[in-house]
Amino acid sequence: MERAVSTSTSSTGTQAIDRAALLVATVVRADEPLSFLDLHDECGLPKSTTSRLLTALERTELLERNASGSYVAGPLFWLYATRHDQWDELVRLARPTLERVSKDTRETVNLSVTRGDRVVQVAQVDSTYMLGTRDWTEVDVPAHCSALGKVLLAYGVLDVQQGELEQVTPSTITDREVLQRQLAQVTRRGYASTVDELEIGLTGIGAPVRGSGGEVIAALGVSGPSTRLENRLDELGRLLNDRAEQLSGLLRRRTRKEGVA
Amino acid sequence: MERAVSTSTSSTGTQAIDRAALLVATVVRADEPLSFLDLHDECGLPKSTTSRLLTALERTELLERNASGSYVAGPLFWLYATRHDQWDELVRLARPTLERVSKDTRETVNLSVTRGDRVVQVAQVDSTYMLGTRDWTEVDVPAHCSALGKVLLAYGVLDVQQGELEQVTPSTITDREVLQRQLAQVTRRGYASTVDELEIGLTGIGAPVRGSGGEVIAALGVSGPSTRLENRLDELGRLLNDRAEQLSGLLRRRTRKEGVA
DNA sequence: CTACTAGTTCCATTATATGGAACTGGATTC
DNA sequence: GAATCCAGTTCCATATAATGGAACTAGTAG
Repeated sequence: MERAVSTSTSSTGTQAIDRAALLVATVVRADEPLSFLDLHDECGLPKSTTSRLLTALERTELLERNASGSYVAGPLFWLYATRHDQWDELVRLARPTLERVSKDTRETVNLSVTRGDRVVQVAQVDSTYMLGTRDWTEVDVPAHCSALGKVLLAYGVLDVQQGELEQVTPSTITDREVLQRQLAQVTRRGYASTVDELEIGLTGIGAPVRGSGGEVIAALGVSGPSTRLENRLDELGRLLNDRAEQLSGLLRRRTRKEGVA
Repeated sequence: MERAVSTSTSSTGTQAIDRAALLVATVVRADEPLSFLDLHDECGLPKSTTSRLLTALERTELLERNASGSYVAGPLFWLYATRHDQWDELVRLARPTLERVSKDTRETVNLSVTRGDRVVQVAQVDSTYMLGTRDWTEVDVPAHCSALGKVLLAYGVLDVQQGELEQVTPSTITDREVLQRQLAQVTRRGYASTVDELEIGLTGIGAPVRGSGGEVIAALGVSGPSTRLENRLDELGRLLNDRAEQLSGLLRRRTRKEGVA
């Protein structure tokens, strides 16, 4: 009986596992409870097989059924999640994106999040190299004059600090009014920039990365000499926004089923 | 050919999946890279089978190999982790423990963590009922007079607040010196208590819960009328420490292999 | 060069997964 | 309260797909 084709780069002796893994991946990626039928449709396996596999996956704690009988990721996934810092995982998932941006722009790329009321860089591609361990470079750069900081401020992940805004260079914005107007613009355009505001000759551009619920959780950006970047702000801003959007898509719970609109 | 016995409550038509799941579970639970041979030994499957299954699991993103070729949890696990809040997962994993303590003691049981410099309750079993959603009861109780707060202070998860220590009841400790000595005792005994310090007639007892690296991440405790609890402090302290220890074990990366000491 | 150790590939064998069809059990309708 | 439908499970004959011993390969040490 000639089956359509083997799925992907066919392998031998693992049909059952490939199918089971397909079910697990579907559930995890969907990130919303999927009913038996959802899975049956989505994965295109015969009912009996689907049933058998799901039962086995539930027994082995890879999947679990919620109160209404739909399937969700099982205890093994929880266990993993509690043991691993979610920023760590963000970094792992973001890595390809960072490298892509690095390749696109040839500039220093980084990803920042807030920790308390500080902006910390959690990953960086610098020519080639990437900060790895938990001991992150806690760059203590004032948020109001860095591009990534502005992104986080603009989307309300961080609040503008109390008191005086430090005048780091002659270009630094110290007027709260002006800053607020600029932040509003950031949300409109979808990217932030700083030219010479943090350091003379240094330009940075950043865009927001959104998490599961659509809330901004991080900022993706590039920085480099103003000479190379200052007249490409918009181009790079769009690029970053694009890439950040893609990354967000990866993090976002797939809102509905993918089949029908 | 009579095989020893079927594993567990044998099921039909899923040998391959059961075995594959066993491999995945072993890797995830170990939470340290396991080599091919580790898995071969640990799971007791023939080499060829192990190899075949591992290859399939890697292909399907359930597992992944690190630089040195050892197996670790794959992209699907990362994805799950970034999408889910680790406190959420802590609550899920802790639920059975909480319920057990509830059954043991018949008192209100809760689990607290720090968020910023506040102590927040993330789960509670109260007679029967459990807070579920993300909108946690942010009990804003001063740390220095609650048992869970003391645990978090004692283990340095939280710092004793600046300024005056509020005198909530006549029994509240307001002398930093005295508090420090008591906190030292907490780490020695493995549990903390407050009798009438937060509210007259209210006693609480708490013990530390440790995370992946062995660091304290939460506190597990019970509270109830002093009349019922004040002369069982040590007994309950031990009980809680015990249960908290068990929960910690669940969260802790299994430090070495389990086989040989 | 020889002897290991770690892991992959082969391939004959058959145990094992498969899937169509029959079945169950709970809603929903008439 | 029977009849109908839908979601999901169980059955079972079939042959496909997983199995595992042994041969093989690659890398390392002695």
